Amino acid sequence: MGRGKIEIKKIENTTNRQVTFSKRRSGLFKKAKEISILCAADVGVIVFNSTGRLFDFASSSMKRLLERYRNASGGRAWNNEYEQMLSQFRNLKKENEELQKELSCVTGEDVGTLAPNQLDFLEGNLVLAAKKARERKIEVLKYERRKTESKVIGLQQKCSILREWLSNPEIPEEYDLDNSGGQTPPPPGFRRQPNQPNLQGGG
Amino acid sequence: MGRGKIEIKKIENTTNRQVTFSKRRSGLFKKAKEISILCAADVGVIVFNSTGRLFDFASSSMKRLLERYRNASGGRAWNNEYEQMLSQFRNLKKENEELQKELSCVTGEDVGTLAPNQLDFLEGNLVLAAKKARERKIEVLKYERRKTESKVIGLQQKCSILREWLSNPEIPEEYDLDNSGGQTPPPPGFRRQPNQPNLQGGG
DNA sequence: CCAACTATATATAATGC
DNA sequence: TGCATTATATATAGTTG
Repeated sequence: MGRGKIEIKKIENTTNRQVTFSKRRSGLFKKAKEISILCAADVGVIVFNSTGRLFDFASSSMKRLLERYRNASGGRAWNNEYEQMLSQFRNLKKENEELQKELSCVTGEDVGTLAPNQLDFLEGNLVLAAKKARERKIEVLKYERRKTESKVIGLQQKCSILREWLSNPEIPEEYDLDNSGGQTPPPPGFRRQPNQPNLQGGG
Repeated sequence: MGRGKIEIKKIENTTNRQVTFSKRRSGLFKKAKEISILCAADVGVIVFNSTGRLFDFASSSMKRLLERYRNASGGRAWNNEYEQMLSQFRNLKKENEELQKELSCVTGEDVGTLAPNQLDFLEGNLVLAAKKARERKIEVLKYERRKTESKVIGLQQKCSILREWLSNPEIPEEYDLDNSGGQTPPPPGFRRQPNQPNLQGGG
C-alpha cells in the first residue's frame, strides 16, 4: 500500500528498513489500539527492532496482560525459565527443610523422633566430630604457639642487638632513650646504619 | 476502511463485534508478521477477546520473546509474581548454603576455617549434643525395658492364671487344649468369668 | 534524519447469499 | 452462522523539501 507494491521480504537498505519500521510500528500499535477499543479486547504488542531496541504497546497493563497470558496459555508457550525456577524452588525448599531437620538432630535439639540404634549412630558421630574439633583446635593452638615462639625468638634477637647497641659508647646525642612522649627513636638496625658499627660482624 | 466510516468506540452489537474482532485480529497478525519480515524485527502480539479467549502471534517464539522482554524491560512492566519468587529463591539458596556449611562444621567435616575459640565452642556443643543423644538413648532404652518388663509381668500373670485354670477341675468339655488348628479357645481370664473362682481374692 | 505529501496497495464495513 | 463481494477508508512506499 503505497506508490509501489513491495515484496514481503527483508529490506536490505538499512535506512529504508528503519523508516519502514517506524511507520509500520506506529500503524501496528494504532491497529492494536483500535481493536482493543472496538472489540473490548485486551491487547499487548511487543516489538524488538533489528538493532535490539524494545517497543511495546498494551491496551491496559502489560504486567497484568502477561500474568493473564501465563495462566491462559497454561505453560504452553510460557517461559521455561519460570517453570524451571519453580521446580528448582520447590526442590530447594524441600532440601532446606531436610537440612534443618538434620541439623537439629545433629545438635541434639530434636532427638525425640529417633530410634535407639539411630541415637547410637548419632552419638558415635558426635563424639567423632567432637574429637575432630578437639584435634583441629590442638593443631591450631600448636601452630599459633610455634608462631608466637618464633616471634619471641625474633624479639629476643632484637633485644640482644639493642642491648649490645646500648653498651656501645658511640651513642649519638640526639637520641634520648628515656623519652616516653613524642617520637620514639627509630629502632636500632633499621635507621642508624650510617653511623652504626657493623653488628653482624662485631658479634 | 470499508463501505462506511466507523467511529473508534466499543461496538455494542455482539455479533458485529465478534465479526469485526475476527477480521481485525487476522489483519493485526498479518501486519505483525509483515513488519517482522520486512524489518527483521522480533514481534509478539497477545490478544484476549471480550469473552476472555486468548489469541496470540509471535514471529519467532513467544517464550524467547517474553524472556527477552523481561530482560529488556528490566522489571518495569514485569510480572510481580516472578520477581517475588526470584528474590525468595535467592534467599533460600543463601540460607541453604549457610545451613550446609553449618552442618559440615558441626559434623567436623570442615573445621579448617575456624579459629581456636570457635573450635572450642564447637567442641563443647558437640560434646553436649553427644551427651544429649546418649541421655535420650538411655531414656528410650529404659522406656523400652519398662515396656518389656510390663509385658513380661502381663505374661507371667496370664501364665499363672492359665496354670490355676489348668489345675481347676471344672474344665468345660468344649475346650480342646491340644487343638492346634481351627479356632483357639478364648484366653482364660477373659471369657470364663462366669464359672471361674475369684483369683484376686484367692491368692 | 524527519516531516509532509501523494499515489497506490491493503484492510475492512457493509452487503448479499 | 459463515463466507464471498465490493465500495470505501486507511496505511504506507516512494518522493520531496
